[in-house]
Amino acid sequence: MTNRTPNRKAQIVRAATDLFSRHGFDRVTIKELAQACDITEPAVYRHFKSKDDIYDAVLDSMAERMKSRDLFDSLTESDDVEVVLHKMATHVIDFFTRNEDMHRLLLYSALHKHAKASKVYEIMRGSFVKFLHDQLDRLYGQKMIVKKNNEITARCFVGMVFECALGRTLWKGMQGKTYKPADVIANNVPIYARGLKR
Amino acid sequence: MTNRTPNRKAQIVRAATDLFSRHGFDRVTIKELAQACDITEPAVYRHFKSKDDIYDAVLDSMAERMKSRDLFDSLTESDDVEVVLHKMATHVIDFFTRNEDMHRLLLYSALHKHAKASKVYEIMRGSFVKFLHDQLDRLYGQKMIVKKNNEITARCFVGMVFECALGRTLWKGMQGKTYKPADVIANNVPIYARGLKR
DNA sequence: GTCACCTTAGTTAATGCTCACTAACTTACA
DNA sequence: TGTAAGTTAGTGAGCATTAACTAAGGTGAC
Repeated sequence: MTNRTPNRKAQIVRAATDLFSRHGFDRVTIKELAQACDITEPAVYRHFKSKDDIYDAVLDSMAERMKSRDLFDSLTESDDVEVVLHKMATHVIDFFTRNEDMHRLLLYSALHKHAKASKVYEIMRGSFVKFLHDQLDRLYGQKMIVKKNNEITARCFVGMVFECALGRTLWKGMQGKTYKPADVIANNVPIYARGLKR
Repeated sequence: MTNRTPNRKAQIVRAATDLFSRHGFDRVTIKELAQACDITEPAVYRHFKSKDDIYDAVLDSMAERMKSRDLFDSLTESDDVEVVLHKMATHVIDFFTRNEDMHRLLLYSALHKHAKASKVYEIMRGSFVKFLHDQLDRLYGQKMIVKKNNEITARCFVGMVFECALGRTLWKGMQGKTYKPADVIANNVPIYARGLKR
């Protein structure tokens, strides 16, 4: 027997996350996954009863990864909508730059209508939308922004930021010139903020 | 032999487009595809030399579908940026509501880094971005909008609209309340337009 | 301490299914 | 009568999963 690794199960989930996000569930074989962990195929089945089971574990682990980075620490409650939008956009893009795989897994799971896709969506986007929605409600209460449907506004803004993050991963190299995220934010957040300010 | 259909090749491409967009290339078998066309598997190979070949043809056919609907007929050149944005958003969402499959195929092809993904991206998004970019340049020339990087602005706005369209297909049922596209547009376009107007 | 024994995590080898693709044959029609 | 477009019946590769076996290490009796 080769070396017995302390947390093999977690190692498999990490390797599967990487492989599934890069090639998609269907194009990753148990053999590849096992090799990435320096074990043989059947050893994988000591820890998971099926390939689908591994997918489940991968999607579950995303919840942990989101939770552990206490999301909204950096998102201070400012009275300036531009500051709120700017912090949120920076935070989201920064997060996805360092966790490209999560965005891809979200798309894969949604396209395949995986049973956990809704949960993943909720974890990854719902929390941002809810946060911004609350902030907009607060700012409206303080008469800082105009009257709008704040849920729609929040969804659209978060959608735009997610799209922008995708530009750096999924659409990379397809869009002609590549702009720095900071420049994109500096260009667009003021437009949106100006449109919202009272 | 069963009935000899006049344009079997086109029929296969249509059926493949439908199946690939709904389940993804890897989860569609030639058998399913053949059945959808009321023929047997080997008959498919009279028209295409491989499954990959069919994928190629599907992606190529998207270009045709975009071209044939002369994209920008409805997009009149207004002097009001709000009108321009409104028409574009309506047009895009309307288009994807009726051609959900194309949006899914774009995502699949990009995720799988298909050789034709860039082309598909260019056809589907690039043309919108370019149009809006030109319009923004024109409006800036007419001193109707403030100074911005119009390419970034165009990309972001199109991204937001595409995201919104995805909400009605990919994220359907994951977002809690479902809003009518018209309501989303009515809420958001004025924000963006107000932020841009001089 | 050490020895029997159980559990856990690994191995090699095989199994059986699915699926893309092919061979060989057939028929409609220009 | 040749060709294009079908058919039925394979074939072989790939892949998830299992069978059978093995070794490492912890535990409790002595």
